[in-house]
Amino acid sequence: MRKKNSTPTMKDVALEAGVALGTVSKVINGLPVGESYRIRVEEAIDKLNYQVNSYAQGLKASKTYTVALLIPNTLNPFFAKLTYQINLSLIKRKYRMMLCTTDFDPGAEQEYIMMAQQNKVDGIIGLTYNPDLQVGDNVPFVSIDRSIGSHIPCIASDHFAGGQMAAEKLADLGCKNVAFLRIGSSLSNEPNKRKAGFENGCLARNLQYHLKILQDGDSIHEFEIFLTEHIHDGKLDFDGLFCVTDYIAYEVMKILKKLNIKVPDDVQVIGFDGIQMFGHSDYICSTIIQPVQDIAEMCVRILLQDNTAAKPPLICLPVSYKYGGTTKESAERQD
Amino acid sequence: MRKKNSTPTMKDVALEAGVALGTVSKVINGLPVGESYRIRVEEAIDKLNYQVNSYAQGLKASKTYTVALLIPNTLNPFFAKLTYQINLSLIKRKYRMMLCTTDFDPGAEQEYIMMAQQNKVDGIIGLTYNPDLQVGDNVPFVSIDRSIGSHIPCIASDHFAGGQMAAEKLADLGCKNVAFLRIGSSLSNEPNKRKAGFENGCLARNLQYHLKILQDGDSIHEFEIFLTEHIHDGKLDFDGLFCVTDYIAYEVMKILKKLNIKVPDDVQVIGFDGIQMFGHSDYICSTIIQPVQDIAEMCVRILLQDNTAAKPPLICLPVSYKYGGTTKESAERQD
DNA sequence: GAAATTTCACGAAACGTTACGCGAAGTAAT
DNA sequence: ATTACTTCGCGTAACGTTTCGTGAAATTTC
Repeated sequence: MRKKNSTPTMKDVALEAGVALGTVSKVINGLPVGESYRIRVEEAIDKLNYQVNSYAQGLKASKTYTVALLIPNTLNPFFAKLTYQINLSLIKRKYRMMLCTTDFDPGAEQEYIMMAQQNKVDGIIGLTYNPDLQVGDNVPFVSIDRSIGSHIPCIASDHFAGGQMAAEKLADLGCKNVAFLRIGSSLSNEPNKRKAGFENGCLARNLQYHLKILQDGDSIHEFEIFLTEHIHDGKLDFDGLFCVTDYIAYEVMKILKKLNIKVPDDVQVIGFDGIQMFGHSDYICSTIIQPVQDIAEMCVRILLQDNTAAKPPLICLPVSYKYGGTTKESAERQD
Repeated sequence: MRKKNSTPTMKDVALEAGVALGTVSKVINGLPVGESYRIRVEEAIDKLNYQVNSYAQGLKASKTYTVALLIPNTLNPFFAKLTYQINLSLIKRKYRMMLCTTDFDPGAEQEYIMMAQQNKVDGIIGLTYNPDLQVGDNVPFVSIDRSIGSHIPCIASDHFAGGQMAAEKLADLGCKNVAFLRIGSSLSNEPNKRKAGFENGCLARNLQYHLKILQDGDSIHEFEIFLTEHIHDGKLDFDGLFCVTDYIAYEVMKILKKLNIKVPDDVQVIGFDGIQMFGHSDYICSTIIQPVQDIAEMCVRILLQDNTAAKPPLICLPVSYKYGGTTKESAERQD
């Protein structure tokens, strides 16, 4: 019989079953215990509808089975997918996720890290943009797409290879004069390597290329100006465009439509990320797909692995190309 | 001087500052304490870089400042936006969010609820589909889009009004013969009221209408068959379509394109939800927008409000219409 | 100036769990 | 039959907080 009408504790269970506290604990944690005791305890648990208090557990074990995810938002489909996959990978390991959306705000990123450390999460996964981010070493941290100090592992797609792959694809598809459209970033991170990869690919394939990189504060409209400047006699100078993200590709294709330039007939377009409509329907454009599921799984694995093991400073995961209607594949190659 | 090299506790701070444990606690919680003590304690906290252990706090207070969100996934843009907004509303109140993606699996939904209750979260917000969901009364619960028992508040858009609004809009836009395209659901929930609202609106405006409702297991392809059956002499019988979601509208428009039927010239299309590309760019179609931010805020407010206050069983929030390129608004009405 | 009153830091108890040393019961060996 | 050994449940201590009763010091009152 319980004294209070609050939630039952192990003590109540022990009383109900007529056993000691420690015995109840053992039953709950699957430790060896006499069969008759086990049954009595299990019956008492059922009867009282007992549930362990994980905060008491956390206090004892200083382990919380919670990981914080720092990410700008969940509105951008790429971030949404990453969030989803990381959550799945954590759940698979019986971990919980604390979602922290930062809206690209460096201050918010720092605050969340402080908060996460304070809340004694077992680890933090962060896709962050704060160049001066201070990360303590009391909580394991894994960074996505950006290296932060030598002791913090960074997981990313092979952005360089992706850029190169885009250039080679455009070359394969018969392009002679291409352009790379990108929004600039003063931050040094892995996705920035797409540019170098693309240039490398263009040089290797003797592909003539232009770069158009928007500066901080420039609007998408700058692309329209750039493209308009490269139209002569109603014809675009370029026969291929590599857009740094599928989002940029989407915006650029709106501009091209306005300028009456046909995709893929007049110009072929390749994006980056592998965004799908509604998360599972069509691709926005032909694109370099990031292995989001692999990235998520790798983040979680590295984060939770035995932390005596050496953690690699940078892990690049292979990207792949996917036809999405904005390139001129011959029918048999559209996989 | 700290004995261990582990994280410092209040005891360490008390020792360092030369005060009692309770005094440190008071300083941390902003309770009145002598000025000289406060300063000594604060200095000690800084020196040791002390951070409170929220699990010990949670154990004492049986309050965790954590809310669990049950939602199918974060890939669907509507769910993604809801997740994002709920997270923001929680953060505003210094609450943390535990994201639980259920993938529409009734079993997973139930498991997460058990887990959430076990983890002693302060509340649960759930967008669920399990008709037999068992929700205990030890943890406050707010349901989105579906009524679950009388003691559980339900927050939803005014789906009925939305359906009606769609019918009226189509009538205003000059439609005479319209159709409602929907994926069926055996579950009784608020979004299902879109149909009744639409029918109501059609009757009120003397609008002839057809219903095409896919059954569980039917593929989207059924819509193609339906639409094809209603084409005579290359012309669609309908001049307006109301699709139950923007996603369906998107799929239907692909079919219409295939069937060489022009939107909005041959047929006007209205969707539901207010999905935007990349979370902030264009709308997919003309649509009835759900007030996601208001829904999120209301969920959090109702969930966390003083639970002695009576909680309303159902709160419907107003929807709005937005032009999205798939209807024939006259220029001055495109707001 | 002594007694009554207020102030406020002190420190122990409690929250619900896990870990560990102890001792009682049962088994095996001589 | 007695001793030695094993087994296993018992119950206490500890995790890091918050709360609250206690008593010493400071202040006020007559």
